[in-house]
Amino acid sequence: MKDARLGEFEEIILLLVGILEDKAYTLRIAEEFETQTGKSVSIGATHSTLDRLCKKGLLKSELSEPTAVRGGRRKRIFSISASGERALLASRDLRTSLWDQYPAFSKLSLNI
Amino acid sequence: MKDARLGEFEEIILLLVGILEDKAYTLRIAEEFETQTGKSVSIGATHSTLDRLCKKGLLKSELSEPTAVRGGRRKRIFSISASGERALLASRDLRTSLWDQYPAFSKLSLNI
DNA sequence: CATATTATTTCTACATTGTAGAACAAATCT
DNA sequence: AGATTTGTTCTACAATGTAGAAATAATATG
Repeated sequence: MKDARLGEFEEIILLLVGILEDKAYTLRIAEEFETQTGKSVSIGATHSTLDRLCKKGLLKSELSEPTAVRGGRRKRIFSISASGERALLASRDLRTSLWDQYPAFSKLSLNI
Repeated sequence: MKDARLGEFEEIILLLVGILEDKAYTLRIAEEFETQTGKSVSIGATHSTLDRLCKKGLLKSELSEPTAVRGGRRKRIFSISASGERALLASRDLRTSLWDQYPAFSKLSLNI
């Protein structure tokens, strides 16, 4: 499997899935995106990204059992696959490495 | 000026410019990208991204004086603008915040 | 000083990601 | 059964990511 690129929005969505755990379904993820970033996003944008992430093998999904809440279709719950976690780690490593080398940032990072 | 989105590749290129300082010109940036990420990239890809970053106002550029080296056209040296630095900081803040909330990562981050 | 050579930029074109909204489906309540 | 609610999936288009060739400008050397 080739090392597919991981876009900016894709990465954030991936992280959001990891954070939401068993609550990670499309609608909730879109909501969480808005609260965490302060920017709005459509369901469609969220869905197609989630979908691509699955096709790349970075995410897996399964349908949940119906809940006790009023109505509603069954949720599709997403979770991070092993290779998704690897991609996230690789991205973090690259970024922290670059930040450390950027003078304007490395100064601020000395507060340990 | 609207808050233009900052793609993944764009962000890395921006950081590379900050790291290379007065050596930040297209060819050198492309080289540095390869050594830092281990992935190859074309000049064209690097150039058009640099160009977009300028148009978004995140980067500025100026032609350098000719050097004492054999031949070659004058270099266009890039540098990060104030709003570029702000964009980078905002991106870093969002990421570190999300990483801290992602259980698989926050465990690993306790080694202070 | 004309020309070969080299370093670097710029142009053109296409693939992949980012983005939105409407249509559709399946639960539960009355 | 029909209305209502929660959620998913489809279709289409804009922005970002990517490559390679062509153009340009500087120096060295015969």
